[in-house]
Amino acid sequence: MPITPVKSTKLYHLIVEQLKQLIQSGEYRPGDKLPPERELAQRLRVSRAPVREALVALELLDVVEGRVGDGWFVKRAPDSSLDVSSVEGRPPSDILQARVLVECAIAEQVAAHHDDELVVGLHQAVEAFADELRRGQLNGEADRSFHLLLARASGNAVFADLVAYLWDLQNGQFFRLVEGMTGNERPRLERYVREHRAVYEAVETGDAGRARDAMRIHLEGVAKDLLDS
Amino acid sequence: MPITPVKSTKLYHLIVEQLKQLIQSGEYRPGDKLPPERELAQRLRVSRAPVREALVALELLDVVEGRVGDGWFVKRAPDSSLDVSSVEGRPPSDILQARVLVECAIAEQVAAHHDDELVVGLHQAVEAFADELRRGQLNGEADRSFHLLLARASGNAVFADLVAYLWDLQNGQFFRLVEGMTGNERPRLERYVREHRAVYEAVETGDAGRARDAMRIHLEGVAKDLLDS
DNA sequence: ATGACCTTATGGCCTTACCAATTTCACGCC
DNA sequence: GGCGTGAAATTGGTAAGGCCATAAGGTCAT
Repeated sequence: MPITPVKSTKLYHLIVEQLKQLIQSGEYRPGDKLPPERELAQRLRVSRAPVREALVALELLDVVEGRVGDGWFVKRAPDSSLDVSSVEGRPPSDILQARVLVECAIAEQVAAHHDDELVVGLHQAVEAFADELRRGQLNGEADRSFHLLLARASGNAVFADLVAYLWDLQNGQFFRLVEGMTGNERPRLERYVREHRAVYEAVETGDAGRARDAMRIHLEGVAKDLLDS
Repeated sequence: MPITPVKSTKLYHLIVEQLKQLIQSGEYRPGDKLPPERELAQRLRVSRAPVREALVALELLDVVEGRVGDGWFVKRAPDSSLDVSSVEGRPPSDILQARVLVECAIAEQVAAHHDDELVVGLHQAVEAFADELRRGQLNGEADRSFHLLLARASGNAVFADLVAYLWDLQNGQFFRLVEGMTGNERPRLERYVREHRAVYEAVETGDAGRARDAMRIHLEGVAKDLLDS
């Protein structure tokens, strides 16, 4: 089991949590005005800077809204948006099953539509992955790019959202595991490149069924890798 | 068309834009260390506070990562889809397509497994919906419960996450539309109850194919309702 | 040579204090 | 009663400084 720091060194994280809870508990409802920054700081026994950082973070999450010279207002309750940090600990098999469902459908759809421009971009993504591997970069950024680009090529923005979410969910969770297998991960990544290429080729020829199957094989391989370790 | 202010009153927005561009242009690549906060502030001709707010925002967007006592590091190129605010406004057809994909698979899986306890809960959810409708409650809470419960019954926690996310995405977006059709929404909701019941009955008898088809019919009906209005 | 330990420089994190810009609202004037 | 006006409230931004975590490099004993 990985050892996690007992205490977040960043104050604004704790403040975000408190404010989130304050809103979720119904203490402040959408439309309500929050106490002034200075009062919040005083009550939380911190200075204004981290309070403002927390409010900026919540503004980005669409939970609050700051009006100059007026105050901070609750916009909506911080509910079940796709916040990776709030759903840590999903079983890996569940994540992979979802990826198979979503990404196979995407591969099928992209192959069926067959847009030349997107095919070129996809080819570049596959080769960028191979390049990174040759140069010894093993951070998985190119791997992510391929899956994300394919999702965007589907033309469905929500599909792209889901793929990004599932990717982060999987890799956030297995970060340490992936780090731990630095010894023998090279052949695994080389296989991934081949499997990506297989998906690409099926998409390029417009063979929807083969694209779907290639993606399924790829993801089931990934599942096996993760579940074995 | 709403008229937007020509000038953001918030400095940290402008700083986020500049830093984003700096990273997108390749000036700083993933893994690189950014200049110290103090130097950034000096070069941008602002004080450190808004710089830190911008960095906090970028950290939330997963673009940079701050390491205490070390520095700020680029994590990955700012990806337009990672912008939380841009997640708003997904095309309704995209949302519905994703729901069809995910929820049909769920219905199929639940029917195939056929857990008695879950079937009972599902039956209660369907009837709770019918009850609410009879009593004139039209907030759609019971509707949501049915879909969410079915997702949980699949045994896959990630499926439940996805259904909750897609539901909120759809209903956040069409809040006003749904509110606007208070006049003739009753027959529509009564149809939903019948369709939910159809899904339930297929699940109860363990007929996976019919469960999937019933769910597909239901969601395609929902899609039609939303897209027509 | 190697590994544990200390020192120092760097840089993020937080506080305090202060000033400027904006919005709201009540008050007084016409 | 309507309408400027100015005070109060509140956010936005600046400046300076102390504290503490981290990294790098040197020292020393093993």
